[in-house]
Order: sequence, then structure tokens, then C-alpha cells
Amino acid sequence: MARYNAKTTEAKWQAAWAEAKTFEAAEDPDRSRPKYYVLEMFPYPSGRIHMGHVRNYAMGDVVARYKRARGFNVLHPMGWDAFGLPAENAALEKKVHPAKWTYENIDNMRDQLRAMGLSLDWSREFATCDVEYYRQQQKLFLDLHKNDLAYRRESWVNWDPVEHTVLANEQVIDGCGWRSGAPVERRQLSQWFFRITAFQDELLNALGDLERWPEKVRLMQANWIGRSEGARLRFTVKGREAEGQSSEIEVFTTRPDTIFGASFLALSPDHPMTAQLAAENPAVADFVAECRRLGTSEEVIEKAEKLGFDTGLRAAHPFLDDVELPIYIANFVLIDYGTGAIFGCPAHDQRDLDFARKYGLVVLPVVIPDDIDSIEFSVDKEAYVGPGSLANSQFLDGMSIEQAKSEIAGRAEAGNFGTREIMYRLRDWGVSRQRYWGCPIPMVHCEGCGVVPVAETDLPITLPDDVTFERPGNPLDDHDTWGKVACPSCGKPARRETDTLDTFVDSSWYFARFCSPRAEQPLDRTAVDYWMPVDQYIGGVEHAILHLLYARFFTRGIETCGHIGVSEPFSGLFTQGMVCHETYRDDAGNWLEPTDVDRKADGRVIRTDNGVPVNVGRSEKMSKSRKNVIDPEDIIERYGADTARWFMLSDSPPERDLEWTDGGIEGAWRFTGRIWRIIEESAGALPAPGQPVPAQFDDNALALRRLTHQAIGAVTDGIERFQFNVSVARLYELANALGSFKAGDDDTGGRWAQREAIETLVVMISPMMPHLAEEAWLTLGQSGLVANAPWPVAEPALLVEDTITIAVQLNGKMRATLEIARDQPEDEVRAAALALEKIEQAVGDKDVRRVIVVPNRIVNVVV
RNA sequence: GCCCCUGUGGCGGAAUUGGCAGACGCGAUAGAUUCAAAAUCUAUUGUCCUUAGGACGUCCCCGUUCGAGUCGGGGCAGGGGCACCA
Repeated sequence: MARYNAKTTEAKWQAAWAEAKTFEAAEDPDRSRPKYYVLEMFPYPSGRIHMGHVRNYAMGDVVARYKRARGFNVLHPMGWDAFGLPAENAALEKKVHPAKWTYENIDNMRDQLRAMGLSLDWSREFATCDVEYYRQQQKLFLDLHKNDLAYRRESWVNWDPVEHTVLANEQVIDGCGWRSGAPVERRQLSQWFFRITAFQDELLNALGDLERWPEKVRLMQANWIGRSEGARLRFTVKGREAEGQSSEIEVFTTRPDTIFGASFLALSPDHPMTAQLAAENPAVADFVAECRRLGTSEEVIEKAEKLGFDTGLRAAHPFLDDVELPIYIANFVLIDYGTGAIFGCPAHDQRDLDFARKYGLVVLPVVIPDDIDSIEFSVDKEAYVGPGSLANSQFLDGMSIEQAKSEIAGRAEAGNFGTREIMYRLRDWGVSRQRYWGCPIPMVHCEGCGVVPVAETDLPITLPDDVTFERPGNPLDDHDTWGKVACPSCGKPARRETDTLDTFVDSSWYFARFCSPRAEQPLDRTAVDYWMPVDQYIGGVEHAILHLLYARFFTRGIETCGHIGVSEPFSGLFTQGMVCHETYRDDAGNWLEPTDVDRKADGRVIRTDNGVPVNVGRSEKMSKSRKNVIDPEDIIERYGADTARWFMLSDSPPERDLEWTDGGIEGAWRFTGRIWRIIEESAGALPAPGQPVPAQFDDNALALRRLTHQAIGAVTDGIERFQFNVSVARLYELANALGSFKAGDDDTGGRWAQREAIETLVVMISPMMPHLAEEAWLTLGQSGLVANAPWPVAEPALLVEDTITIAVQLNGKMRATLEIARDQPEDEVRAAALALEKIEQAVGDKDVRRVIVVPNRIVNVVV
């Protein structure tokens, strides 16, 4: 018997699918088959696929192949998220042009993906750095600009004062530039923005309709958009009226009810009044400069120690004539949220409390939990943010929080010093990047005409090839000729916009472009109207907020421009977990690769080269820095793609992290061998394909048929519910049953049932192990590809057992089981349960108080 | 700091969503086969108690219920995101 040769077999079937164009999709004008668009998040072409990709694409391929088998017209494309920082880093480190580096990486990764045997329509492939793609993106940018959805304004960036470069957050390490080591500064720059806030309500409300999205992703997005109802209150600053300076501070608060607990106001270091004060007072300027050294990330700002600067100014309390509130500048007040100024109520906000304790400010509780006396209640180290009623608040005393909020807002509106307001945390999307390897923004700066869009007929604005990465900063700024153009409006010399677009823009519409990848316009309406939205989108949960929110916005944006007819790009979303591996370090703390260590039978782990014991660390996400990576190419080379895919799908639930183990991949490998043995050993003895159902089956054959049809139900259900690990377990069971099934030569019923079971098994493993399935299909005497075979349908009669075993509990504890016919009347089940020897014994002479009978499930006897 | 998620045998996990906890896989142990090994096959495998059998058992504490891995409250631990990594 020939051993299954994964390598040659897989290559053979990959060629066969390509030859037959099995996976090339086309619109189906009469819609005889329902369409199904399944998409995995496209990869960044780093050069090699990693296990995360293998997992992601294995899952997507299961869905794609399964839906094909269920009769859907499936679109399953692939492309490359090809712009971005790593190519520029490579250019700097390896002296390779980003384009060359990127396209070589793509060639390499395409080969790797092809070796996985994915049911992809490669005819639609493109990279976002293809001129054809970014040319269309420039067209979309112009349209968004026309519709006032793209605009320009000042905003803050991380600035490296040594390299004169804008830094990405990941390039800021402990507040310093990653290359220069110089402390990073926050700086203002004029930049391009997309008006995502124009859709903030819609983006929030539409989350409710995304029923096939994980609840947690919808929640995270809702929190990100951060709609909150509150009030804008105006405070008068004492003693500044005369100087012609701004004499009012507007704060936004979600807790106007706590106004009587206010003990200070705080301005953001970037607030306009702060700037005025800094001009007057060098100490303020110093403090602001110190704050700006923190960088732009919210995480860093919120984690930093709360620092404030007392400006010496005082504001009048709007309801208390004799109270003045000190005005601070505080490093934790964000300019981008609300009005850039707050009133601090330390008793009911943790940040305010930390701040008040540090600067010795009053902490007065004004909301008292309902079960505590207001005199006894005090706030020490933890602010009280729970429910309660108002106290120490004059006319608010005794009110609920909601009543008090409304009361204050009403009085503020009546007194003309405030308004009710709904505020969003969401900020407009800054899309400008001062980098080379991105989509050029098709705009021109003219001294006379201002910012002028490039004419559509002048697109594409292509990136120049002859750039150097020696000098810090944006190479496009340094280019001799590229930036010099005639103004599209007046024709006078002008300069090109040198900012390029955030790569999140590229990934905000690629899914739509896949519908018509070669169209002359960004999107062909016939094609997008047919295919969109994506029915099932699959990718890492790390994209739960930004990428998915941007894509949802962008789709609405281009809908406004008439390019697409849907507002939601992804009707179904699945977020998969990461691939992890244990980590190894030597005694010096250096990371070791899995290939450098050996696990002995007694459990010891040693270095392969010198036998020195290794410290085994926790399993963590595979990453180059921890060296705990397994290269998919090595795995596919050694075991084949089917085995790798099978392992990715077994054991771990898809949404959870997967632990890579040698044992796991070996197990998957043995299973491919077992399937092949079952096929080879039985194929010759089976009846020909397509024989009519025999009239008689013996118990043995009937049991196999039952199991087969139950497996159909369970495997199908598992795939539908994204529980591939459960489907895999059921397939193991079916294979186990087949492995031990024996039928006599003249047992036609048994032989028929055996073929039915084997064919069912082969079709159901085909989405997971497509190559092995094709080879098995051929060996079973079938003509045509299993890729085109229909999914099996379970016979309802074979799904249910006649006799069932139900559990019998005594006071909730399992005491016995009862074999009984299905669907018996309650009385009979009760009587049968009470008559059980074990139950009779256990009950003894105690009173049976109650008997709970759950049909076909359980009986609980309560004594 | 803020938001979100996860926690079940030696390990990955299952549990029809409140009804027999541990399906299936890995590992381990014993046996068969083999000159030997690999591969394969068979059996056992949550913990504890000496056995028939029983007690305990889903991160910890408290609660709801005839009944809780599942529901509620409070903790602990690990992970993801935080707007210029993708």
C-alpha cells in the first residue's frame, strides 16, 4: 500500500484547481445561486507568512469551500496591504528600494499561500501599492474632498527634534525617539483629516444591526465612539475682564450634578488660554513644554503622574457667590476631548481625586450612596462613582443623580452660562503621513489659490522612484523635481502635497475593489452591487476598533459620493485568536528558538547543541523578538498543507489563542495517514458509486448510518457556528467508527453504509484538508472534483435514537441513569425513576417532596 | 489609567446555552505486532479514600435555583486595544 505523499499530491491538485479555474468567481446575473463573499484580512507583505496567517486563511477557506458545497456563488479573493513603514525601514537598513522589497516579498508570500491550497480567486489579486490601485484611491480622495469629508487642519504629532521627523507611536520608546534617543516633543502640524465625526451617530447606531458581529467588538466600537450626554458650562475668570484677555472658560462635563463638589478647574496644556498664559509667564511655558514631552498617545498621558500648575487665576463658582475655584493647567486634560478644560470634582472622579490629594485641594462628597448617612460618608483614596442621592448641594439635596444633572443643565441654560450637550470621544481621522511609501495625496499648494485639488485627468500622482532614505524626514520633501508643479487652477508654479495617506485608508476599501479589480473607475457599480457587502470577514481581534471603524466610515463616505450602494461593508465578522508558542531562554536570559531546544522523554528541556538545560517560559504570541516562531513553510514542507491546516482548526476554538505544540501537529499528521489508510483499505471492496439504497441494514450497518448522519448534523453545525474544533472532533469520531467497522463480503447493506460513511467523511473533510480529500475522492471511483461536490444532507430519521439514557438525580446529585424509550409521558418516567433500585435505596423512608421531570433529559427527586 | 476579553484533568479543549462535567485530540501507562525501532492496533487514564462503593471536583468568595462550568454580586490571575505598527 502506497504511503500518502503529501508533497506531490498537494501540488497535483493545486494545479488541477488552477487548470479548471475552479475558484474564479463571476457575477451570476440571474442570481440562480445566492452570492457569498468571504474575505480574510489581507496580509502585509512582510516576506514570509506566519502561523497567524495560516490560521486565518485556513478558517476562511473552510467557510469558502463549505459555502461553495452548499450551492453559493462564492467570492474569495486575496491581495496585499503593501504600503507602510516596514518597507521604509528595510530601505534604510538594507539599502533596497521599498517597491523592490515589497514586490519581492509579495512574490515569495504568494508562493507560500499557493502552497496552502486555498480556494482563492487569484485572478483578482492586487497590491495597494500598485499604481492602478492608488490611482483609484486618489480619485476617491478627491471625491471625499468635494463632499467636505476630507479637510485640512492643525493637529499634534510626535516630533523627533534631532531627526526632524514625525514619529509613529511605535517609534517612541519611553518618551524618546527610537533612533535618535532624543526626548520626543508634541508638535502641531497642518494635516489632512477625514470627517469621520460626520457619521458618528450613524456609526454608533448601526452597530445594533450588525447581528453577525461579535458583541465585544460592537461594544468596543461603541465605547470608542463614546457618546456621552452632559453639559457645557461657562466659568468666569476673575480679574481678567479688563485686560482684553479671554475671561471665560468653557468646560464639558458628564457630571454637572457634582458641581457643588467642584474644587478646581483644569486646562489642557494645549488649551488656547494656556497659550495666552504661557506668553505672559515663562513658568507656564516651561510647564507646558514639560507636558509636551510626553508624546501624543493617550495611554502615556493617562498613565503619567498627575501634574498641575496653579495659574494663580480664580474662577467664580456659578452657584456659590463666595466660592472661587483655583485654575490649574493639568497634564491629564486632553485637548482633543470636550472643550479641553474640566472642572474637577475629586470626590467623584478618580483622576480628579489623585490630583486633589497631590495639591491639597478640598474633597467634598456630594453624591451619597443610598444606604449610608451623609455625615458618615467620606472619600479617602477611592472616588465614589456609584449611584446615590445628592447632598451638600443646596437646591439639589436629596435629588437623584439624573434629576440633579437635568436641574443644573436647566438652570445653566436659563442663566445663559451653559447648555446641554452631547459629546463624542471620537475624533476626526488624521490621514496625513510624512512618509514616502504611501498613496500620495492629490493636492497642490499654490501661493495664490491656496490648497487646490489635482484634476482627475492628471491622476495618478505616482511616487517618484529616485529617492534616498539617507536623510531623516520625508524623502518626498527632499526630491528635486517631484514636488514642483503648475497650479491646477492658475497655472503658476506651485508645490505638491508631500504627505501620503495612512495605510488604513488603503485597507478601508480594498474589499470593495476586489469586486471589480481591473475597473477603470474605483468601483464598478454592477460588480459591487452584486457582491457587497462582505458576508463573512475574518481577521485578528487586534483590528476590532481602528481598521473596522475606518472601513465602516469610508464605506459611508464613498456611498455619499455614489461609488457604492451599501453603508456597512461587513455583514458578518469573526475575530480569531492568536497563535502562541512556549518561550525558551538560556541562563543569561537570551531567547532561544524552538529548533534550538529539545524536550526529553522525562520532561527536561535542553539545548540541542550543548545539552545545557533551558528555562521554559509561558506560552506567548509568536513573535520574532521572543524567537518563539514556527515557520509555516517548514511545516508545510515536512507534513503538507493539509496537516498544517487540520491542526490549525482542531483543538482550539477559533476565537481563542491557539497553542502550537509538536504533539498537536504530529497528531494531525497521524490523522491524515489514518484517513488515507481507511480509504485505501476499503476502496476496492466498496460498491460502485451511486448505487440505490439497499432495503435492509443490520444493526451494525444501521449504527454506522446513524453515526454518519449525526456527524453530518454536528459537523455542519460546527462550521456554521465557527466551532471548527467541534466539527473536527466529530470527524474524528466518524473516522474512528470507520476504522473499526467490518462488513462481510456479501453484506450489501454494510458495504453500502460503509461507502456512504466514507464519502460523507471525505466531503466533510474537504474544506479542511482539500488535497487529501481530492485524492480520496478519486480513489473512491468518483469523477470530477470533490471541490465541486455538494455538501451531504442528514436524514432526519437517522438523527434520533429510539432509546435514550436519562440521568436521575436525588436532591440535585446524580445517583443513577435510566434507559427508557424517547418521549415517554412524564408519569411513566417518574414512576420508572422512582422504581430504580438505587433511588429506592437512597430515598429509604424519607418523604419524596417533589419530582422534577425534564422530558428526555433528567429526573430530579427531591426528598 | 481607561475600554474589552478569557479562566474546566498532566495539556488543548467539549458540554444541545440552567439538566449525566471532562466529548474529541495530545500526553502517559500496560499489552499486541517487530530481530529491533518507527508506524500501527487494543485497553486504562479528573483527584482522593483500602475494595463493593463513596467523597470531592469547572480560578477564589457570596448569592439565585429542585438543579450552576453556564445566571447575579464581589475579588484574583492572564491577555487584547488606546487614534502614526499593521
